[in-house]
Amino acid sequence: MTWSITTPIYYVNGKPHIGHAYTTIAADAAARWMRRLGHDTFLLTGTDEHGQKVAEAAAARGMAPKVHCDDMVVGWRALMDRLGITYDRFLRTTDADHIAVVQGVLTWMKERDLIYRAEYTGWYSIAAERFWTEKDLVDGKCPDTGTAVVEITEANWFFRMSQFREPLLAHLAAHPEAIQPESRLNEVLGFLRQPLEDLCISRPKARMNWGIDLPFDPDFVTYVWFDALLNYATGAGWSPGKALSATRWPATVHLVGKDILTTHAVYWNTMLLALGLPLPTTLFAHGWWVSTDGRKMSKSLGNTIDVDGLIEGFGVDVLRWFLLRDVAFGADGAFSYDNFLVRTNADLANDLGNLAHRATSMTVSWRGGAVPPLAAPGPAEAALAELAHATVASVADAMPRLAFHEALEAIVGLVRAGNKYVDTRAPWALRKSGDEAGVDTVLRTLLELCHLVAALAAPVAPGKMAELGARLGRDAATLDTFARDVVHGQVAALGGLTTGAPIHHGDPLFPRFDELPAALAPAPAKETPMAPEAPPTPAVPTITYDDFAKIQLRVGRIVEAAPHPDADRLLCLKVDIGEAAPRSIVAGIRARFAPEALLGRQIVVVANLAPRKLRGVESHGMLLAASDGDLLVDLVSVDAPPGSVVR
RNA sequence: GGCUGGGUAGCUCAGUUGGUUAGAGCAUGCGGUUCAUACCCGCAGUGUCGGCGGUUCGAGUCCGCCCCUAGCCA
Repeated sequence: MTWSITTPIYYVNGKPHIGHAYTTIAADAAARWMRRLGHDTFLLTGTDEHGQKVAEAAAARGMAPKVHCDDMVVGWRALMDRLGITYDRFLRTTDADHIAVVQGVLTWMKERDLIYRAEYTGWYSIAAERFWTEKDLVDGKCPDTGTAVVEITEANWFFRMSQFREPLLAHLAAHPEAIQPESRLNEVLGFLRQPLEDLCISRPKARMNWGIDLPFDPDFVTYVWFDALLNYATGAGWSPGKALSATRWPATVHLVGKDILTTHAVYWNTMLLALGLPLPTTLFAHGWWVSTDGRKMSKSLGNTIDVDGLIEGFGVDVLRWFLLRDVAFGADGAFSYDNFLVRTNADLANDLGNLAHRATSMTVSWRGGAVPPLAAPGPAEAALAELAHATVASVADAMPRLAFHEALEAIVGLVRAGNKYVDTRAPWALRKSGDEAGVDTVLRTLLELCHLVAALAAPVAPGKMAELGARLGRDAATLDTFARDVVHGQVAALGGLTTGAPIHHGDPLFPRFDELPAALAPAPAKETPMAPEAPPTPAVPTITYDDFAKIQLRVGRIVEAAPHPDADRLLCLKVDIGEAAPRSIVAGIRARFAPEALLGRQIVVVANLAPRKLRGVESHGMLLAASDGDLLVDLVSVDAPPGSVVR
């Protein structure tokens, strides 16, 4: 039976970021672990290539969509290579076999009345090229563009998703492990408390034609989600009518980010129920990396994580280790470069790397680089062997559950015990006292410990652990074999090496970083020392009275305040500044003020600021506010009638 | 607004079915050691366990209310 794990297919138009790297690295580490234990393992990843945005991007470059995708996919494959991903298939939704599966499924479903054609009426924004519901509209206009919408009636094809709500609930009740972590299962169950609607699975070609044709209606292409989700079936080698035993379906683990939980847990699972296919064993939704200040990462804040910079500066193994070690897999993690530095220095340079270094160093200088015999094991060796055995069990338990942090913590615990063991046994003292058998015993035990660590940690840090194995005279394949045997209890945890085999000493496996590599140092920090004589605060150019007079400031009273529908940081205000109707002003002050706290406040408004749209809502002016650095302290308040001019 | 999960040491977090002096790693201070990457090992701490109230012989743990926070839904 196949143990298979999937990542989402990545939107080919997008730019790879830490989230993609995280999901894929996790899937790869799990796959490497299962593969070396001898399971028939399958790791599936790929790219999602249909849809409007791709068509637009291609058009903007004057390319056919497929040509554009062929170009974009190169970057995705390159990322997988940089991250050391051992995927078994990289699937593109433009692959011929996938298109055949999607069309086969559509035909199969249509023949069984699982999909049907229907007309519906909605508000269509020509500018935004999409439908809105009545509720979405702002003042009867498109919330994205502010342009007029037209009520049109359109036909589309629908999947009878609604009738699979009960079967899905029944399945989840019987298999609560089907969605993990448990909190995500609760979310899905909450979602399913409400009635489930049918799912629109087509787009009229008149609006959007870059997609898979509906085989029975030439006017439509397949909706991208319906297309994309079926990649898991294609990747498993399934197609309508094919015997399951001839495929790799069902998937053992679908690994996804928490943002696409519902799509998978509800859309995809009901699609599978409709197809009469078994559901994946586990849908695992992991968390995000957020910046330590709690803000979401975004390019505009400049607090994104530079994946390539981390690889260049620290090496991919260190990146993989950190991502899987620092937070419980499933939870969100707070990312900072400083924490990255501290954590990897502690685990890898100080503890693991140093242990290996001192072990090989002593072996080379005192024993001519040959593995010494376990001459006279005593209680200290027995205790360490016992801990090593327990560590194997912990790692073997954690890895298939994707509890990477547990596995790595157990490994670090073993490494620490190894460092403590060296100090306790003090082989340099044994050597001085002439206890050569004691020295042999300590060195052999240490080398065995390093060997075991290399075997256990290789799925997470494959490059570095292979190198460690090589220094201990074991190639990657031998290390894999040892890992399998030790997990299956066929060899002692500290019994993997051969007496007399050659040991190599080299540069520290994980160099210690006292500061961030140049590739990652924040740009401003590099500039500052270059200009020591510059004034401490940047000079603010002076302006003339005429410059100031261009700005019209007026007193306003806030008469309405509500959260922006599409932005967490914005409030939508109506401000009376003495005009016929209150001004609509959007302000980024939600973090500091609750809407109700603002009602009635008398503030100062820049009245002649050019109107601008903020996240879809037009703003006619701005408020004056006092801030300390990034922190908004208060709004400028004035006790004067609305409309009064401030100067 | 509804639902769910969090709020424990300076930081990141663990704390089983309520049971002695609440733990780990990192950071800090002191000591030891020299095989080793200024590394490792040992010792030392510090906590109104978000707040208030309740159940109990006993509450970080159970119950109620409230505050803060993250997420899902509307």
